[in-house]
Amino acid sequence: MEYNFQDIESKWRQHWAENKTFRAADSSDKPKYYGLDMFPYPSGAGLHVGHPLGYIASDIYARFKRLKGFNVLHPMGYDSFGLPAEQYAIQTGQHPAITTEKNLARYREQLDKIGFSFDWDREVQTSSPDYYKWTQWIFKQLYNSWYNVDADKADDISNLEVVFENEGNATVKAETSQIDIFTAAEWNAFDEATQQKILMNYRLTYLADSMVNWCPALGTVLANDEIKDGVSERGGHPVVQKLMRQWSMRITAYSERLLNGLETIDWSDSIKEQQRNWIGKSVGAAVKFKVQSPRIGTVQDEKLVEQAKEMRANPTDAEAALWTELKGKKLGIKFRKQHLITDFIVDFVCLSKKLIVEIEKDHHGNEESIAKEKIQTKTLEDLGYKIIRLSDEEVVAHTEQVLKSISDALKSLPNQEEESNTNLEEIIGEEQFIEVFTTRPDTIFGVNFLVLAPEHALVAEITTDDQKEAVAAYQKQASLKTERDRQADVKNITGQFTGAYALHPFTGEKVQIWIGDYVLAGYGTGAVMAVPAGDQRDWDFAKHFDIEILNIFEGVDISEAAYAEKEGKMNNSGFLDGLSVRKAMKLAIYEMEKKGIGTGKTTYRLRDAVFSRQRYWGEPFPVYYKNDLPYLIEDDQLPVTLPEVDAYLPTEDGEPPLARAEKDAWNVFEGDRMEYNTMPGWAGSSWYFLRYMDPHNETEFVSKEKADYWNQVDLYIGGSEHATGHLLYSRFWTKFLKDKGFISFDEPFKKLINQGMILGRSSFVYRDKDSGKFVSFGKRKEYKTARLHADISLVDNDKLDLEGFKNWLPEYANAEFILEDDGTYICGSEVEKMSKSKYNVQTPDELVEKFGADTLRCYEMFLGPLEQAKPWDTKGINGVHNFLRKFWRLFHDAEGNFAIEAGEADKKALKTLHKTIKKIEDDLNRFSFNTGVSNFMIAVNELGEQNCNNKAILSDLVVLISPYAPHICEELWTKLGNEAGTLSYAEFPVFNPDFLVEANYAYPVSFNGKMRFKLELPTNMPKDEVEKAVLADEQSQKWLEGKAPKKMIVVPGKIVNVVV
RNA sequence: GCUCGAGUGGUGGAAUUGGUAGACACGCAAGACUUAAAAUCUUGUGUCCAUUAGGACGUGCGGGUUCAAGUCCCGCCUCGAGUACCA
Repeated sequence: MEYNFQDIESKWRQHWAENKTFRAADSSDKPKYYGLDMFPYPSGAGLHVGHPLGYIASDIYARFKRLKGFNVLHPMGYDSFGLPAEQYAIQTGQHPAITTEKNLARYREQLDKIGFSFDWDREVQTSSPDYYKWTQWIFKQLYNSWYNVDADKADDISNLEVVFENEGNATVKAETSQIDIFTAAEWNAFDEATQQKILMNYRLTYLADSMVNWCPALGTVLANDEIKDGVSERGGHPVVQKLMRQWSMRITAYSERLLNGLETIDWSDSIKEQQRNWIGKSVGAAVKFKVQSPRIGTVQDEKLVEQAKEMRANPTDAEAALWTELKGKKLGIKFRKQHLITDFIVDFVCLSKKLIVEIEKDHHGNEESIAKEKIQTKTLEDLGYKIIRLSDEEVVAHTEQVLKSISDALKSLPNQEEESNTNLEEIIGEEQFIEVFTTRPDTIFGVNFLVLAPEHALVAEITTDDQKEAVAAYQKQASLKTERDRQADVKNITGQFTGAYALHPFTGEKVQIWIGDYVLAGYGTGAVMAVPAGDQRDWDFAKHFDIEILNIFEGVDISEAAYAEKEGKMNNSGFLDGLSVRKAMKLAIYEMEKKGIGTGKTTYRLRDAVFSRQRYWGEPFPVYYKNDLPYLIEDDQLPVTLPEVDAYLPTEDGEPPLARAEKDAWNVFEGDRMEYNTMPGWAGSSWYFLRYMDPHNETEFVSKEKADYWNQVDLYIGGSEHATGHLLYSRFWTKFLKDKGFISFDEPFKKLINQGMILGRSSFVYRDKDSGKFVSFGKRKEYKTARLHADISLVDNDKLDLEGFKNWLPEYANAEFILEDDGTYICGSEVEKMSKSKYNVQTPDELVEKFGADTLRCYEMFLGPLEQAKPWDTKGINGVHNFLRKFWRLFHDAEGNFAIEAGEADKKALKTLHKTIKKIEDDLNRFSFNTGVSNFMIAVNELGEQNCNNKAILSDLVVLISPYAPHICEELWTKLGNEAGTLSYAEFPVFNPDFLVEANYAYPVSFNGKMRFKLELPTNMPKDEVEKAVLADEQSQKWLEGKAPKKMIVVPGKIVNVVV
């Protein structure tokens, strides 16, 4: 009987499905093993040969683990919400649920053909309400939690409310965007809206304004991906940066834990490194630069202004106490502090009543001060001001009385017109600071300018009149670029001076304030301090705009480039002079903290993740709004299902598609309206690995018991494109669910392997531009040709099927060809991404049909290392198919009859078998699937040469090969007399090293590192005797050329090297 | 730009800890079988020199460490992936 793979494969697929061979038990005496593939998104194009690559590898490993006696959980399901189905819906009007269902069916059909050992009873789909009910539930958990920094974990928001009621927020250490401090009394007095607004700043998922790429013409937000050259990829409409109120996830609260957790998991260094960089921890300092108003020049005496600001910044206790009572019109009228009137700074003044309140300084009998005070009093009274003088003690001890006397004085005074020219408030404005973060606080003295993001809130306020136009123009230009373009473009240095200056916190020198689009509003504080001496980008910027560059490094030349090394000594740096970088950093931070202008700080590049999408085909939020405040839907009402809409497009006023839903279309409707946004693609995929453990649980997302049993995913296989998205978000959710006590582990995936992409091999034909004839590859240079893709199904070994080509597309029906001399048409080829438009998509179906699933499985593995990207080419598939046929023939005689012999196996066969057992097991343990196939080939070739048909040997070989080629092995297994279906749980053969022992070893003998000849010597010969034997051999004489060897290296059992 | 990864025959790749470079397979060539073709089997196949024997060179490029480098170090080049709303 010939190897009839079609019959064999369909028979065993049916057997496995009917007997639920791969059902995982939720409890077992065996050790557990959880092997998972990354969630596929079922696109309309179906599977191409790249998709199953990882699934085959994980399936081989899962089957191997079953043979090794593990209880294996190996599930599959679909990440079935997503943009492509929605795009398709927009184009065709068909409901995305329908296309998704179709795509799922096609995926399943394709997957079924490849013989995976999935437990299909556990299938999950993110777009199924049974599933997203729990995605919504987890969202609610996040909403009802805050990050307690003291406990270093998430905690119930209700606990936080208790603290607020009793202590206010001053003592709370939390990951929060709340800045203002309030007391318990204040909290309790706030109305609900205010309280909710404050709580929002603590919640782990919260509403906030985030910058998005807004396309007004499409009425939608676009991914950076969807924007090409500043316009939308679809339609070419302009795109602008816009703030939008959206849900965010406070993933930043977990920055440090996400970073540290990497140490505990077995992932590739590259992917860990990518996550580390994504989280981007940097240690440095936050520094505040005071902004000098551009209008400051209008005041005669700059010193006075500075003095006023200084006094304002460092008030005495009495001043502070009194200001608390006067500010914000508490007496019903506006007071100003540290105000300049003519040449005098007064402590407090009410301009509309011309009342001045001065707090007496202790003169200690200083004559000059007393004289000054007298002049001041007289001058001010001449201008029509009334002055109240108070002592420190009076203000502190008898605040009430003081206030009463001020209040009385106010009542007695008439209203006056304010004299604007004396208004210091207007001149210096509110105290403005620009906060920057720097990893190099040691270079603080080298700050020659500051650069703000064009969107920075302060830009509008500080820009001088004569720069307004230029700044606005620059802002407009910047708003048209995507973040990525802004970061990527380093060749074009752009920026715009605002006309404003900041004051250097140590030297007081004026520092120009620029805006530049390489500074991003969303990163850090949206402002950087530029140190051209120490940073190349700043250096380039300074050179380009001709800004001064101060060299702050001792003995370093910075005329040609910045000096970014962290070595050397500081110079021109005040108190840092002569210090090393390390010491200067410490001292700089110390001095900043002492002066109150900065603090040592650790920041993370990681940003909170935007969790809203203005799309239809995603999870609805369990949220409604009442008076514009968000509220959660009760658990017993979940899930909030997707309502029907009349179109999958935004509304005319730019609201998301869900805004189209009628009230009745919602299964749950509360408040004024439901949330219109939906959740992003990563919502459902962040926790799905937990649902597989307990997929039909209706009361919990997963039972604690089952989560404890199955625990972490032991092996997770998928593409590296998920490095910083899915893999980071699911780590975040896992840590959160652990914090809340729902699961007992805080890393989801113990071991991760990234499969490389399978690239397509495109075929090309060459059309002569003059005649329109198609020129064969070898002759294309003789003509002026255009290269066109040809469908790879029409090409075999680069030879084009001419008739097929003519029938392929109507425009080629009358194609004429210029052939090679041998009469064939040869196509050109190139390796590219597999895509429909390149006509290079290879589906697994046709290969399964032609060669069988076992061949496909082995061939995909045989292509090369799992992790590496590789081009797809079916050239070698014949060889792999041949191997399976040879394997089959080992069990059959020349007439095709099943013919094996029981009895003792001979030594050679045992050696082949055990060599193979060892290699296969070693290979599987290091996930080297490709070398596994090679080793099977070697084994089958050797046994074939030996004419081995020994039952014991072949039985072990069947078990060995079965993870790779399960169908053929099941067939042979039953032919060997075993019960059908028992192969999957058979015992993996045990390696016995005794069969590999050899008496002799052929030593490669090298002279000066070059291998010259081999010499067979006993394996157990001692080193010195090997030396003698080598030197005594006549072949050595030629290479020694009569000289004595300088040195000899003998590695027993490996190599001999003679140094001449 | 930044971050990460990869470059080995005509092709996919092997070489696991620094120890025989090119296993295994494809392709190609020659031969056997055949009227012929296909299929199958046998042999050869890194490049260059040489009739042979044999020799020189050889793992993207340039240096280095070592008895010994595809493997380690330094500096480049090329290609691929990610870069926060594709999943």
